[in-house]
Amino acid sequence: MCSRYMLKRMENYNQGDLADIIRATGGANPPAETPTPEWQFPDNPMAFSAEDFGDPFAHLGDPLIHAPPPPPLLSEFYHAGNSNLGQKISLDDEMKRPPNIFSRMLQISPTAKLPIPLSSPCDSSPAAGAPMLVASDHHALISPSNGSRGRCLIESSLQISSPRNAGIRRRKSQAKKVVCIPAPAPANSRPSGEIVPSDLWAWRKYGQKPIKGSPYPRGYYRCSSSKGCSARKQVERSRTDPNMLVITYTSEHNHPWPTQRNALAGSTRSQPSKTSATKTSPKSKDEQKETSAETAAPSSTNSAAVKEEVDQEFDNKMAAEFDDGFSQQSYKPALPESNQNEDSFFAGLGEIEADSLDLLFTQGFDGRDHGGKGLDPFGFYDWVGNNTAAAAAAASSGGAGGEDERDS
DNA sequence: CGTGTTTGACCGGCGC
DNA sequence: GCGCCGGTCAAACACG
Repeated sequence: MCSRYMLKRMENYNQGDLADIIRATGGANPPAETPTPEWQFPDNPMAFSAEDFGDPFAHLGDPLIHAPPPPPLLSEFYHAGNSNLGQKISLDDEMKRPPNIFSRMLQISPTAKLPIPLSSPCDSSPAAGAPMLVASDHHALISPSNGSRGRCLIESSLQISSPRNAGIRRRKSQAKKVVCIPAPAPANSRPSGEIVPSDLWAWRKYGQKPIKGSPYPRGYYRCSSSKGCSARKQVERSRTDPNMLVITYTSEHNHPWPTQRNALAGSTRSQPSKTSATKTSPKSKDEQKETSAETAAPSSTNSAAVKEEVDQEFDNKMAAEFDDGFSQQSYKPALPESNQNEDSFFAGLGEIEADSLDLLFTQGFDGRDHGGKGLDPFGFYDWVGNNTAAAAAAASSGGAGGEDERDS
Protein backbone atom coordinates (compact mmCIF):
# COMPACT_ATOMS: atom_id res chain seq x y z
CA MET A 1 0.00 0.00 0.00
CA CYS A 2 2.64 2.36 0.91
CA SER A 3 4.76 1.52 -1.96
CA ARG A 4 2.41 2.65 -4.56
CA TYR A 5 1.41 5.56 -2.63
CA MET A 6 4.91 6.54 -1.99
CA LEU A 7 5.86 6.09 -5.52
CA LYS A 8 3.20 8.36 -6.63
CA ARG A 9 4.18 10.93 -4.22
CA MET A 10 7.74 10.73 -5.22
CA GLU A 11 6.64 11.04 -8.69
CA ASN A 12 5.00 14.23 -7.90
CA TYR A 13 7.80 15.54 -5.98
CA ASN A 14 10.09 14.93 -8.76
CA GLN A 15 8.01 16.74 -11.14
CA GLY A 16 10.32 19.42 -11.71
CA ASP A 17 10.84 22.55 -10.12
CA LEU A 18 8.48 23.80 -8.20
CA ALA A 19 6.77 26.55 -8.08
CA ASP A 20 5.48 27.63 -4.98
CA ILE A 21 2.05 27.01 -4.30
CA ILE A 22 -0.03 29.51 -5.47
CA ARG A 23 -3.24 30.19 -4.22
CA ALA A 24 -5.16 33.11 -4.97
CA THR A 25 -5.90 35.16 -2.12
CA GLY A 26 -6.88 38.48 -2.12
CA GLY A 27 -9.41 40.55 -0.65
CA ALA A 28 -8.01 40.38 2.68
CA ASN A 29 -4.75 41.40 1.41
CA PRO A 30 -4.21 44.89 0.50
CA PRO A 31 -4.70 45.00 -3.14
CA ALA A 32 -1.27 45.42 -4.27
CA GLU A 33 -1.11 47.49 -7.26
CA THR A 34 -0.84 45.60 -10.35
CA PRO A 35 1.96 46.96 -12.23
CA THR A 36 1.19 44.77 -15.06
CA PRO A 37 -1.28 46.44 -17.15
CA GLU A 38 0.24 45.31 -20.26
CA TRP A 39 0.53 41.68 -20.54
CA GLN A 40 -0.11 39.94 -23.69
CA PHE A 41 -0.66 36.57 -24.97
CA PRO A 42 1.86 34.30 -26.41
CA ASP A 43 2.46 34.53 -30.03
CA ASN A 44 1.78 31.01 -30.55
CA PRO A 45 -1.02 29.79 -28.50
CA MET A 46 -0.82 26.59 -30.26
CA ALA A 47 2.45 25.78 -28.83
CA PHE A 48 1.87 23.69 -25.83
CA SER A 49 4.00 21.39 -24.01
CA ALA A 50 3.89 18.98 -21.25
CA GLU A 51 5.35 21.65 -19.21
CA ASP A 52 2.08 23.28 -19.28
CA PHE A 53 0.69 20.60 -17.18
CA GLY A 54 -1.68 20.09 -19.93
CA ASP A 55 -3.60 22.89 -18.71
CA PRO A 56 -5.26 25.00 -21.22
CA PHE A 57 -4.13 28.09 -19.60
CA ALA A 58 -0.58 27.26 -19.87
CA HIS A 59 -0.11 28.77 -23.18
CA LEU A 60 -1.31 31.97 -21.86
CA GLY A 61 1.97 32.37 -20.32
CA ASP A 62 2.63 34.95 -17.87
CA PRO A 63 0.65 37.93 -18.81
CA LEU A 64 2.76 39.98 -16.70
CA ILE A 65 5.69 39.02 -18.66
CA HIS A 66 4.81 38.32 -22.20
CA ALA A 67 2.73 40.23 -24.48
CA PRO A 68 2.22 38.95 -27.93
CA PRO A 69 -0.74 40.16 -29.86
CA PRO A 70 -3.67 37.87 -30.22
CA PRO A 71 -5.54 37.13 -33.31
CA PRO A 72 -7.79 39.87 -34.43
CA LEU A 73 -10.67 37.62 -34.58
CA LEU A 74 -10.59 37.25 -30.95
CA SER A 75 -10.46 40.82 -30.35
CA GLU A 76 -13.70 41.22 -32.03
CA PHE A 77 -15.25 38.66 -30.02
CA TYR A 78 -13.83 40.06 -27.03
CA HIS A 79 -15.47 43.30 -27.61
CA ALA A 80 -18.67 41.74 -28.39
CA GLY A 81 -18.48 39.68 -25.33
CA ASN A 82 -17.67 42.34 -22.96
CA SER A 83 -17.61 45.86 -23.89
CA ASN A 84 -16.86 46.92 -20.45
CA LEU A 85 -13.68 45.15 -20.42
CA GLY A 86 -12.54 46.78 -23.49
CA GLN A 87 -13.26 50.11 -22.10
CA LYS A 88 -11.92 49.40 -18.81
CA ILE A 89 -8.71 48.31 -20.06
CA SER A 90 -8.61 50.97 -22.51
CA LEU A 91 -5.28 49.66 -23.28
CA ASP A 92 -4.67 48.65 -26.74
CA ASP A 93 -3.28 45.58 -25.36
CA GLU A 94 -6.43 44.76 -23.82
CA MET A 95 -8.12 44.82 -27.08
CA LYS A 96 -5.64 42.49 -28.43
CA ARG A 97 -6.29 39.90 -25.90
CA PRO A 98 -8.19 36.87 -26.79
CA PRO A 99 -11.78 37.02 -25.97
CA ASN A 100 -12.13 33.71 -24.51
CA ILE A 101 -12.84 33.49 -20.95
CA PHE A 102 -9.61 32.02 -20.11
CA SER A 103 -7.79 34.64 -21.85
CA ARG A 104 -7.86 36.65 -18.81
CA MET A 105 -6.83 34.03 -16.52
CA LEU A 106 -3.40 34.16 -15.35
CA GLN A 107 -1.66 31.10 -14.67
CA ILE A 108 0.97 30.58 -12.28
CA SER A 109 3.71 28.72 -13.76
CA PRO A 110 6.22 26.91 -11.79
CA THR A 111 8.91 28.99 -13.12
CA ALA A 112 7.21 32.22 -13.44
CA LYS A 113 7.68 34.28 -10.43
CA LEU A 114 6.37 37.64 -10.19
CA PRO A 115 7.97 39.99 -7.91
CA ILE A 116 4.81 41.74 -7.43
CA PRO A 117 2.42 40.56 -4.96
CA LEU A 118 -1.03 41.06 -6.10
CA SER A 119 -4.14 40.32 -4.43
CA SER A 120 -6.29 37.96 -6.20
CA PRO A 121 -9.96 38.32 -6.43
CA CYS A 122 -10.24 34.68 -6.57
CA ASP A 123 -9.65 34.20 -3.05
CA SER A 124 -9.73 37.21 -1.10
CA SER A 125 -10.01 36.03 2.30
CA PRO A 126 -7.24 34.04 3.56
CA ALA A 127 -8.33 31.94 6.34
CA ALA A 128 -6.74 32.63 9.53
CA GLY A 129 -3.43 31.06 9.57
CA ALA A 130 -3.86 30.22 6.02
CA PRO A 131 -1.04 30.80 3.77
CA MET A 132 -0.88 34.18 2.35
CA LEU A 133 -0.89 33.99 -1.24
CA VAL A 134 -0.21 36.63 -3.53
CA ALA A 135 -1.73 36.92 -6.80
CA SER A 136 -2.12 39.47 -9.36
CA ASP A 137 -5.31 41.22 -9.43
CA HIS A 138 -5.98 42.20 -12.89
CA HIS A 139 -9.47 42.88 -12.37
CA ALA A 140 -8.43 46.02 -10.86
CA LEU A 141 -7.07 46.94 -14.14
CA ILE A 142 -9.39 45.41 -16.47
CA SER A 143 -12.53 44.87 -14.86
CA PRO A 144 -15.11 47.30 -14.20
CA SER A 145 -15.28 48.12 -10.64
CA ASN A 146 -18.86 47.34 -10.58
CA GLY A 147 -18.18 43.90 -9.45
CA SER A 148 -19.88 42.43 -12.38
CA ARG A 149 -19.10 38.93 -12.98
CA GLY A 150 -17.46 39.73 -16.16
CA ARG A 151 -14.60 40.91 -14.26
CA CYS A 152 -13.94 37.49 -13.07
CA LEU A 153 -13.01 36.53 -16.47
CA ILE A 154 -10.20 38.82 -16.35
CA GLU A 155 -8.98 38.17 -13.06
CA SER A 156 -6.11 36.05 -12.58
CA SER A 157 -3.96 34.88 -9.92
CA LEU A 158 -0.32 34.59 -9.97
CA GLN A 159 2.64 33.91 -8.04
CA ILE A 160 2.68 32.92 -4.66
CA SER A 161 4.06 33.70 -1.51
CA SER A 162 3.92 31.86 1.52
CA PRO A 163 2.31 32.69 4.61
CA ARG A 164 4.70 31.65 7.00
CA ASN A 165 7.70 31.35 5.08
CA ALA A 166 8.57 32.29 1.75
CA GLY A 167 8.77 28.93 0.51
CA ILE A 168 5.89 27.37 1.95
CA ARG A 169 5.13 24.68 -0.38
CA ARG A 170 2.99 22.05 0.87
CA ARG A 171 3.92 18.59 0.00
CA LYS A 172 7.33 19.76 -0.76
CA SER A 173 7.90 21.64 -3.76
CA GLN A 174 5.51 20.58 -6.26
CA ALA A 175 5.01 22.58 -9.32
CA LYS A 176 1.60 23.98 -9.46
CA LYS A 177 -0.29 26.21 -11.68
CA VAL A 178 -3.23 28.04 -10.48
CA VAL A 179 -5.86 29.59 -12.56
CA CYS A 180 -8.93 31.42 -11.63
CA ILE A 181 -11.92 31.16 -13.75
CA PRO A 182 -15.38 32.42 -13.45
CA ALA A 183 -17.80 30.05 -11.97
CA PRO A 184 -21.48 30.01 -12.15
CA ALA A 185 -23.11 32.29 -9.78
CA PRO A 186 -24.09 30.53 -6.69
CA ALA A 187 -27.58 31.67 -6.88
CA ASN A 188 -27.98 30.84 -10.45
CA SER A 189 -25.83 27.87 -10.72
CA ARG A 190 -27.49 24.76 -11.58
CA PRO A 191 -29.27 22.88 -8.97
CA SER A 192 -26.87 20.17 -8.96
CA GLY A 193 -24.16 22.43 -8.17
CA GLU A 194 -20.88 23.58 -9.19
CA ILE A 195 -19.12 22.61 -12.20
CA VAL A 196 -15.65 22.26 -13.17
CA PRO A 197 -14.50 23.56 -16.43
CA SER A 198 -13.42 20.87 -18.70
CA ASP A 199 -10.23 21.28 -20.55
CA LEU A 200 -10.68 18.28 -22.68
CA TRP A 201 -8.25 16.22 -20.83
CA ALA A 202 -9.98 13.41 -19.19
CA TRP A 203 -10.06 14.00 -15.50
CA ARG A 204 -11.16 11.63 -12.92
CA LYS A 205 -12.09 12.74 -9.52
CA TYR A 206 -10.31 10.90 -6.83
CA GLY A 207 -11.09 12.88 -3.82
CA GLN A 208 -12.71 15.79 -2.23
CA LYS A 209 -11.93 17.55 0.94
CA PRO A 210 -13.27 20.42 2.82
CA ILE A 211 -10.71 23.08 3.13
CA LYS A 212 -10.24 24.83 6.32
CA GLY A 213 -11.27 28.37 6.13
CA SER A 214 -13.27 27.82 3.05
CA PRO A 215 -16.90 26.99 2.89
CA TYR A 216 -16.28 25.16 -0.28
CA PRO A 217 -14.72 21.77 -0.63
CA ARG A 218 -11.84 21.14 -2.92
CA GLY A 219 -12.09 18.50 -5.52
CA TYR A 220 -9.11 16.47 -6.58
CA TYR A 221 -8.86 15.28 -10.10
CA ARG A 222 -6.42 13.07 -11.84
CA CYS A 223 -5.84 12.64 -15.49
CA SER A 224 -7.56 9.55 -16.65
CA SER A 225 -6.46 9.84 -20.19
CA SER A 226 -3.48 7.76 -19.47
CA LYS A 227 -2.93 5.36 -16.69
CA GLY A 228 0.52 6.52 -15.97
CA CYS A 229 -0.26 10.15 -16.18
CA SER A 230 0.42 11.96 -13.01
CA ALA A 231 -1.30 15.13 -14.00
CA ARG A 232 -3.67 16.36 -11.42
CA LYS A 233 -5.79 19.27 -10.76
CA GLN A 234 -7.62 20.67 -7.84
CA VAL A 235 -10.77 22.56 -8.22
CA GLU A 236 -12.31 24.72 -5.63
CA ARG A 237 -14.35 27.77 -5.35
CA SER A 238 -12.88 30.91 -4.21
CA ARG A 239 -13.86 31.24 -0.69
CA THR A 240 -14.59 34.85 -1.04
CA ASP A 241 -15.89 34.92 -4.48
CA PRO A 242 -18.11 32.00 -5.20
CA ASN A 243 -18.21 33.13 -8.72
CA MET A 244 -14.67 32.18 -9.17
CA LEU A 245 -13.24 28.76 -9.47
CA VAL A 246 -9.68 28.23 -8.56
CA ILE A 247 -8.07 25.44 -10.46
CA THR A 248 -4.69 24.24 -9.51
CA TYR A 249 -2.81 22.07 -11.90
CA THR A 250 -0.20 19.80 -10.56
CA SER A 251 2.27 17.69 -12.38
CA GLU A 252 2.12 17.31 -16.03
CA HIS A 253 0.68 14.99 -18.55
CA ASN A 254 3.14 12.44 -19.65
CA HIS A 255 1.24 11.51 -22.68
CA PRO A 256 -0.16 13.04 -25.79
CA TRP A 257 -3.59 14.31 -25.86
CA PRO A 258 -6.19 11.75 -25.27
CA THR A 259 -7.42 10.31 -28.44
CA GLN A 260 -9.91 8.12 -26.84
CA ARG A 261 -12.56 9.38 -24.69
CA ASN A 262 -13.82 6.19 -23.43
CA ALA A 263 -13.64 7.88 -20.17
CA LEU A 264 -16.75 9.56 -21.21
CA ALA A 265 -18.66 6.67 -19.90
CA GLY A 266 -18.75 8.14 -16.53
CA SER A 267 -18.24 11.65 -17.46
CA THR A 268 -21.72 12.06 -18.62
CA ARG A 269 -22.74 11.27 -15.21
CA SER A 270 -20.99 14.19 -13.88
CA GLN A 271 -24.16 15.46 -12.68
CA PRO A 272 -24.82 13.92 -9.42
CA SER A 273 -28.04 15.70 -9.30
CA LYS A 274 -30.08 12.72 -10.09
CA THR A 275 -28.50 9.92 -8.33
CA SER A 276 -25.11 10.63 -7.15
CA ALA A 277 -26.19 13.34 -4.92
CA THR A 278 -28.84 11.27 -3.46
CA LYS A 279 -26.80 8.24 -3.55
CA THR A 280 -25.65 6.62 -0.45
CA SER A 281 -24.35 9.66 1.10
CA PRO A 282 -24.94 9.80 4.73
CA LYS A 283 -24.55 13.46 4.55
CA SER A 284 -27.28 15.87 5.04
CA LYS A 285 -29.00 17.23 2.03
CA ASP A 286 -27.20 20.43 2.29
CA GLU A 287 -23.95 18.73 2.40
CA GLN A 288 -24.81 16.61 -0.48
CA LYS A 289 -25.64 19.57 -2.47
CA GLU A 290 -22.49 21.18 -1.59
CA THR A 291 -20.24 18.37 -2.30
CA SER A 292 -21.87 17.20 -5.37
CA ALA A 293 -22.06 20.65 -6.61
CA GLU A 294 -18.54 21.48 -5.94
CA THR A 295 -17.26 18.38 -7.41
CA ALA A 296 -19.30 18.18 -10.44
CA ALA A 297 -17.32 16.37 -12.95
CA PRO A 298 -15.40 18.38 -15.36
CA SER A 299 -16.87 16.66 -18.23
CA SER A 300 -20.32 16.40 -19.45
CA THR A 301 -22.20 15.10 -22.29
CA ASN A 302 -21.87 18.31 -24.01
CA SER A 303 -18.23 18.53 -23.71
CA ALA A 304 -18.00 14.93 -24.44
CA ALA A 305 -19.68 15.41 -27.68
CA VAL A 306 -17.29 18.05 -28.55
CA LYS A 307 -14.40 16.00 -27.55
CA GLU A 308 -15.39 13.16 -29.66
CA GLU A 309 -15.92 15.37 -32.50
CA VAL A 310 -12.58 16.83 -32.13
CA ASP A 311 -11.04 13.48 -31.95
CA GLN A 312 -12.57 12.42 -35.13
CA GLU A 313 -11.67 15.47 -36.95
CA PHE A 314 -8.22 16.09 -35.80
CA ASP A 315 -5.25 13.97 -35.51
CA ASN A 316 -4.00 13.52 -32.05
CA LYS A 317 -1.60 16.28 -32.24
CA MET A 318 -3.97 18.64 -33.71
CA ALA A 319 -6.62 17.76 -31.33
CA ALA A 320 -4.26 18.10 -28.52
CA GLU A 321 -3.20 21.46 -29.51
CA PHE A 322 -6.61 22.52 -30.21
CA ASP A 323 -7.96 21.28 -27.05
CA ASP A 324 -5.13 22.44 -25.07
CA GLY A 325 -5.41 25.77 -26.61
CA PHE A 326 -8.63 26.18 -24.94
CA SER A 327 -9.67 28.98 -26.97
CA GLN A 328 -10.99 27.65 -30.09
CA GLN A 329 -11.93 30.93 -31.14
CA SER A 330 -8.46 32.01 -30.91
CA TYR A 331 -7.16 29.05 -32.61
CA LYS A 332 -9.63 28.68 -35.21
CA PRO A 333 -7.88 31.04 -37.46
CA ALA A 334 -4.71 29.35 -36.67
CA LEU A 335 -5.88 25.99 -37.72
CA PRO A 336 -5.94 25.66 -41.41
CA GLU A 337 -7.05 22.15 -41.39
CA SER A 338 -9.67 22.86 -38.99
CA ASN A 339 -11.18 25.32 -41.26
CA GLN A 340 -11.77 22.74 -43.81
CA ASN A 341 -12.32 19.68 -41.84
CA GLU A 342 -13.92 21.08 -38.89
CA ASP A 343 -15.97 23.45 -40.70
CA SER A 344 -19.11 22.52 -39.08
CA PHE A 345 -17.47 22.26 -35.80
CA PHE A 346 -15.92 25.62 -35.90
CA ALA A 347 -18.80 27.12 -37.62
CA GLY A 348 -20.87 26.08 -34.77
CA LEU A 349 -18.26 27.26 -32.44
CA GLY A 350 -18.14 30.58 -33.94
CA GLU A 351 -21.75 31.04 -33.43
CA ILE A 352 -22.06 29.61 -30.09
CA GLU A 353 -19.00 31.15 -28.85
CA ALA A 354 -20.14 34.48 -29.80
CA ASP A 355 -23.49 33.92 -28.39
CA SER A 356 -22.71 31.92 -25.45
CA LEU A 357 -19.65 33.68 -24.48
CA ASP A 358 -21.41 36.85 -24.85
CA LEU A 359 -23.96 35.52 -22.57
CA LEU A 360 -21.34 34.40 -20.26
CA PHE A 361 -19.89 37.76 -20.12
CA THR A 362 -23.10 39.52 -19.85
CA GLN A 363 -25.04 37.12 -17.85
CA GLY A 364 -22.32 35.77 -15.86
CA PHE A 365 -22.46 32.05 -16.18
CA ASP A 366 -25.81 31.83 -14.82
CA GLY A 367 -26.48 28.61 -16.49
CA ARG A 368 -29.04 29.93 -18.82
CA ASP A 369 -29.52 28.48 -22.14
CA HIS A 370 -26.54 29.34 -24.15
CA GLY A 371 -27.56 27.51 -27.14
CA GLY A 372 -24.53 25.91 -28.56
CA LYS A 373 -23.32 24.41 -25.47
CA GLY A 374 -23.04 21.24 -27.33
CA LEU A 375 -20.16 22.72 -29.08
CA ASP A 376 -18.40 23.82 -26.08
CA PRO A 377 -15.04 22.30 -26.34
CA PHE A 378 -13.93 23.62 -23.09
CA GLY A 379 -16.75 22.20 -21.32
CA PHE A 380 -17.61 25.59 -20.24
CA TYR A 381 -21.13 24.83 -20.58
CA ASP A 382 -20.55 22.02 -18.35
CA TRP A 383 -20.25 24.22 -15.51
CA VAL A 384 -22.04 27.07 -16.85
CA GLY A 385 -24.99 25.10 -17.58
CA ASN A 386 -24.18 21.59 -17.01
CA ASN A 387 -27.61 21.60 -15.93
CA THR A 388 -28.85 23.98 -18.32
CA ALA A 389 -32.00 22.09 -18.47
CA ALA A 390 -32.26 21.86 -14.79
CA ALA A 391 -31.37 25.45 -14.41
CA ALA A 392 -33.90 26.38 -16.94
CA ALA A 393 -36.44 24.30 -15.22
CA ALA A 394 -35.60 25.85 -11.98
CA ALA A 395 -35.74 29.24 -13.47
CA SER A 396 -39.02 28.59 -15.07
CA SER A 397 -40.35 27.18 -11.92
CA GLY A 398 -39.28 30.28 -10.23
CA GLY A 399 -36.72 28.47 -8.22
CA ALA A 400 -33.27 29.75 -8.42
CA GLY A 401 -31.99 26.40 -7.97
CA GLY A 402 -30.54 27.62 -5.11
CA GLU A 403 -28.28 25.37 -3.71
CA ASP A 404 -25.60 27.70 -3.47
CA GLU A 405 -27.44 30.09 -1.41
CA ARG A 406 -25.24 29.18 1.37
CA ASP A 407 -22.51 30.91 -0.42
CA SER A 408 -23.42 34.23 0.71
C1' DC B 1 -18.12 -4.24 -18.18
C1' DG B 2 -15.64 -0.11 -18.06
C1' DT B 3 -15.33 4.30 -16.25
C1' DG B 4 -16.53 7.82 -13.10
C1' DT B 5 -18.11 9.70 -8.47
C1' DT B 6 -18.54 9.57 -3.55
C1' DT B 7 -16.57 9.25 0.82
C1' DG B 8 -14.19 7.74 5.03
C1' DA B 9 -9.69 6.60 6.34
C1' DC B 10 -4.90 6.93 6.09
C1' DC B 11 -0.47 9.16 5.32
C1' DG B 12 2.71 12.69 5.60
C1' DG B 13 4.20 17.65 5.49
C1' DC B 14 4.31 21.59 8.08
C1' DG B 15 3.81 24.80 11.94
C1' DC B 16 3.90 25.41 16.72
C1' DG C 1 7.19 15.78 19.38
C1' DC C 2 2.42 16.75 18.60
C1' DG C 3 -1.45 18.09 16.22
C1' DC C 4 -3.57 20.09 12.26
C1' DC C 5 -4.64 19.84 7.75
C1' DG C 6 -4.10 18.83 2.98
C1' DG C 7 -3.60 15.14 -0.40
C1' DT C 8 -4.40 10.42 -1.75
C1' DC C 9 -6.19 5.77 -1.49
C1' DA C 10 -9.59 2.47 -2.16
C1' DA C 11 -14.13 0.35 -1.49
C1' DA C 12 -18.78 0.95 -2.70
C1' DC C 13 -21.82 2.49 -5.82
C1' DA C 14 -23.84 4.66 -10.20
C1' DC C 15 -24.20 5.26 -15.08
C1' DG C 16 -24.05 4.17 -20.08
